[in-house]
Amino acid sequence: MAKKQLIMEKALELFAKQGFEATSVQQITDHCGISKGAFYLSFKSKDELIVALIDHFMRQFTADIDFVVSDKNEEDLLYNFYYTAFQSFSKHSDFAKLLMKEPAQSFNEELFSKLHNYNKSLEKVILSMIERLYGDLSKDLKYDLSFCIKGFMSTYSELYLLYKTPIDMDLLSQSLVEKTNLLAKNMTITFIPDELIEIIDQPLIEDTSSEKIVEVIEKNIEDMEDSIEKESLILLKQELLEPALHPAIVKGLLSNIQHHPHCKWAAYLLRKHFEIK
Amino acid sequence: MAKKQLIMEKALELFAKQGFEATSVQQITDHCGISKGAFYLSFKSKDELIVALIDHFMRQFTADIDFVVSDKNEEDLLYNFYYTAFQSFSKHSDFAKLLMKEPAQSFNEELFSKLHNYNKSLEKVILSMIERLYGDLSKDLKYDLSFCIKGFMSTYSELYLLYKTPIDMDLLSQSLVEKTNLLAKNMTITFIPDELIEIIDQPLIEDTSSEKIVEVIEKNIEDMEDSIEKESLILLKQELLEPALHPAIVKGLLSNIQHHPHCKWAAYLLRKHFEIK
DNA sequence: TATAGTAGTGACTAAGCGGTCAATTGTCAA
DNA sequence: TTGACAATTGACCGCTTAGTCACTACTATA
Repeated sequence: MAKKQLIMEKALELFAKQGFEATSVQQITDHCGISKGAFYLSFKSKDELIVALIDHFMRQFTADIDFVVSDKNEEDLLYNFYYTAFQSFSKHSDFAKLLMKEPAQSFNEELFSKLHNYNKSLEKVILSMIERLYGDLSKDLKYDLSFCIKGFMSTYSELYLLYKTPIDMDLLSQSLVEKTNLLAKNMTITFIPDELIEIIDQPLIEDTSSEKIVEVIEKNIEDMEDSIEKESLILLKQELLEPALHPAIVKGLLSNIQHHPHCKWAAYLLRKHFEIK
Repeated sequence: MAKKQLIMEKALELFAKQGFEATSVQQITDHCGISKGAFYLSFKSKDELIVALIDHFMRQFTADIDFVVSDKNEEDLLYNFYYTAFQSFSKHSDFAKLLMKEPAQSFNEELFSKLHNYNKSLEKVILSMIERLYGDLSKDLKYDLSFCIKGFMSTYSELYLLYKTPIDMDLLSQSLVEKTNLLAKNMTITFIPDELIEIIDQPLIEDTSSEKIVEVIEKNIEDMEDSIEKESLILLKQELLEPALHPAIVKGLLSNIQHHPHCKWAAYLLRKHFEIK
C-alpha cells in the first residue's frame, strides 16, 4: 500500500527533527499533502504509526546484523559487524535519530517491551559473535564485552548523528575492532555475572512460535508483488506448517528472500526456526 | 524557600517515572498536595522548573567530578573518577533517569545549549584527567579515549538505572579502570582527530550565519500551516536577506513566533542575529 | 452516460494542556 | 475582635491535540 509508505517516510522525517510527541498528526498529513482523515485510513492511531516504523526498521537492522554474523568466515567478522551496523545507521539516519531522541522509556508499555526485545535479539547476536571469535577466552567476560561493544556503538553513532560530519566508516570500524580485541584478549575483571543477566532477561518475551512466524510471513506476502521472493515465502510458510522439504531446499529458499527489503525479518525468524547457520 | 524545594523533589520523582512532557503541572501539584496556583508562585513556568532541576544537579555533579580529578594524588585518580561518577548517579538516580529519558535534543534551545555546555565541561575534565594519566601516550588518542570513557559510563549506568539491581560499585569502578588502561596503553588507531573536535565544538553558539538561519527558517515554513506565525517567519526571513524594517517591528515579529513550539530554535537564532534581548 | 462503490476531506468534538486571577483563607498586630 | 495584608486556591481561559464522521470527488464498470 503506497499511502502507508508515504506516511511512514514523511512522518519519520518529522519525528527525526522534532521527536514523536512534538509532531502532530496534522503536521504529518500536511507534510504528505493529504488530509487528516486519509491518515486514519492507513493507521488506526498515531501509536500504530510509531509501532509500524519501529518494527519496519528494527527488523531490517536486526536481520542485517544477524546475516553478517552468520557468515562462515571469521576473518573479518567483527569488522563486518561494526561496518554493517554503522552503514545501517547511516542509511536510515532519520530512524536512528528518532531512536536517539526517544529512549525506550518514553514510550508506552507495548513499545517499551518491543524495543527491549529487539535489544535482546541484538544482544544475542553479539554474544554468539563473541563466543565464535574468542571462545573460552570470553567465558566469564562475554557480557561485559557485549556491553562495551554496545557502548562503543552508541557513543560513536551519537557523534555523527548529532553533528553531521562525514564519517570514514572503514576507519571507524577498524578502530572499534582494535578496541574490542584489546578488551577481549586482556580484560580480567568480570563485572556482569550470569546471575545479573538472568535478572535482566526476565521481562523478555520469547515469541518465535511457528504461529507468530506464519503471521509475519502472511503480512509480508500481502504486501509483495508476484516474484521469486514471494513464491519462496509461500513455500517456506507451507514448510513451517508441514515440514516436507529437504534442508538444502529450505536453505535455498531462504537465500532467495534474504536480500528482499521486506523479508529480512521473516528470513531472520525462519533461519532461527530451521536452525540454519 | 521550602516550597520550591518540595516542588523540585516531587516533580523530579514524576519526571523520572514519566518524563518531562508527559508530566502535567496538575500532577505535580497534586503530588505535592498544593494547588496549581501555588506552583506558579514558586516558578514562572514549567520550563523554569526543569531548568532549575538541571542546573541544581548538573552543577553538583560537575563540581563533584572536578573535585576528584583535581586531587593531587594520581594513584587512584581513574578509580576515584568512576567511583564518584557512579556514586553520584546512584545518589541522584531520579535525576539520572530523567536525563536518560530526555535526551538534550528533546528540550528547547536554551536547555539544549545548557546541557551541551555541561557536557563540554565534563569532557574537559575527562580530557585533563587523560592527559595527566597518560601524557604524550594519549596525544592523538585522547578524544577517542574520552569517548570510550563516556560510552562505558553511559552503558553501565543504563544497566543499573533500568534494572534496579544492587551494584558493587567498587568492582564496577575497578573493571572500568582496567578497560580504560588497556585501551589507553594499547590503542593505535585514531578515529577522532583534532579537526573533528573543532567541528563539534563549533556549531552551537557560533552558528549564526544568515544563510544557516534562512535554511532553518525555510524548513520551518514548509512544515507550518498558514498562520500569523508563518507570516511572521516569512517576513523575518525577508528581513534577514534585505534589512528594511524598524527594529520594533522585528521585535514584534519575533515575539509572534516566540512561543510556537516549532519555531523556538529559529527564534533563538534570530534573536542572536538581531541582537534583541 | 449513469451508477455504485471506494478514496479522500476537513470541520468538528472532547479532552487535556500551561497559565491566570478574582475570590477565599490564614495570620497577626492593634 | 477587628481589619489589613499576604498566602493560597481552583474555576476558568485560550489553545492544541488525537481522533471522528457526514460529506464530496473520483474511478471503473455496465
